[in-house]
Amino acid sequence: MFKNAPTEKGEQTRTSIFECALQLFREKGFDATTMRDVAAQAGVALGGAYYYFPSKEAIVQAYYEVVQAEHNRRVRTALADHRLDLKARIQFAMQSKLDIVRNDRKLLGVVFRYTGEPDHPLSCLSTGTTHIRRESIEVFSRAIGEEKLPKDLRQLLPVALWALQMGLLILLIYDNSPNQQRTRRLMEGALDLTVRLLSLAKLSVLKPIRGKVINLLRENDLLPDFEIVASQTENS
Amino acid sequence: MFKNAPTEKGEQTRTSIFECALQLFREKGFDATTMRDVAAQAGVALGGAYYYFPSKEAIVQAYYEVVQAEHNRRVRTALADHRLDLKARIQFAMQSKLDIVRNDRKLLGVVFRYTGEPDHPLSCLSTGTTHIRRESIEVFSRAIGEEKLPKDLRQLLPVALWALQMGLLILLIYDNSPNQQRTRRLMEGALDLTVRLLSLAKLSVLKPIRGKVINLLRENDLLPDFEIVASQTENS
DNA sequence: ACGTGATATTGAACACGTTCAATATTGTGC
DNA sequence: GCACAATATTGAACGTGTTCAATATCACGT
Repeated sequence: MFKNAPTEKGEQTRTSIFECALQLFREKGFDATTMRDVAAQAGVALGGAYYYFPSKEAIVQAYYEVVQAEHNRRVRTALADHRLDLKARIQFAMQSKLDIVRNDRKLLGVVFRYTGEPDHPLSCLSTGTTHIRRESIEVFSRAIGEEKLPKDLRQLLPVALWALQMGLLILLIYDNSPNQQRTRRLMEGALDLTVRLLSLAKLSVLKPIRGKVINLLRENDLLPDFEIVASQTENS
Repeated sequence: MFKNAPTEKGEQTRTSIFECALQLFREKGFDATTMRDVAAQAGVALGGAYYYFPSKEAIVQAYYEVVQAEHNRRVRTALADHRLDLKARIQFAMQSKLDIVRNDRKLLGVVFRYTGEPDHPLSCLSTGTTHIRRESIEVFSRAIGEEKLPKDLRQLLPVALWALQMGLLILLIYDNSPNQQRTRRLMEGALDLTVRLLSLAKLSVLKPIRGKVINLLRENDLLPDFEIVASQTENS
């Protein structure tokens, strides 16, 4: 992300630009905030912002990476408690993500802006963002953990939960209910359904259908090709 | 869409701008095409384009409305054949949509650009595009037609198919396989699964789960509040 | 044919994201 | 302390989407 060897002062400037930008994005919205605003607020010249961030959207991308790192951290911490059952673990994973971004609905939408443009480096589905996507899916893999599941479901479930999460994020952006309760309730209901359907899907009668789903997704690169390892919680 | 009383010559200008824009978008992509390019190609001054289209993206919106109208037309025509079974009808509805937009992947992505921004008039989920969304869902309602289904499923299925269609459109944009076979195959597989799961879902054991799904969606305005009427095929 | 209001068209001007050559500041080996 | 490269910062300039006041053209009643 950085150039070769960033100076400490450089880091400070970068941080200042980053935080001023986020503050303005949250206050006025992404489009209503100009790069000149950001630079002025951070006390640098216009060009200075572009020394640290290749584009205005790149600031949002950096924001989302911070979010993802925080999400990892919270879920790892929570999973240290080994008494939680599957539903509780998944629910914590989903809930904590929503908590983290709750006050950033004004800028979160930008994350989805280039979804339909494969060549754009910031498309949330393109190769330019694979590392974030992998991290994001791995969080759910860890939440599932050692839960006893057929192999195909073990592969399917994290991606399904990631997709559900993306949907919930969009819903959250549209949700004007106080404290975004609506999205939270939908999440709880959706997860409740998920675990119910999971019990159903585990039945061996449905194995061929599961196989069909997996094949279909794999043929279309909709299953991640990177290793999914439910790595142990690391020491902090 | 138009002002008060458009002249015939005005209509011609509008059409010229529209078609030149689409041609350029298809050739060079949406972002690489400037409004000056479009105006020049259409033989009008820069401001002229803005007399007919409020923004660059509005041209894509107009394009999508044309697509939707053509989709309506094709499905209505096909449904005149009353020998098709449910799967064939749904498959035609889905397939024809993909056919229509097949060569427009370079500009289709713009339709999704403001998905995460509720206040943007062109967000494909906002109130500014409700009329297109309704038309789009109604196509599937018509395809389902008089098929014997529990009431809740009858309400659910068109929206689910609409959502599937949106997903397939995104996949299509990313699909570089010759003739976009990959997306077509995924569509066939997905619809095959859909009708299988539909048979499952019809079982009365699952009625409470269906109820939960409906409630969840309705509480979140994820079911259309407009009337869904599987209107008869009109005479042409 | 003429006048008048509606429709259509123009192109200069503006604000914005982005680029880049020029300059300043800092770190490092001596 | 000094030279010199690496890092940091500046601000003017460019291309772009969009706006708007000015002007041209058209439709139509009289």
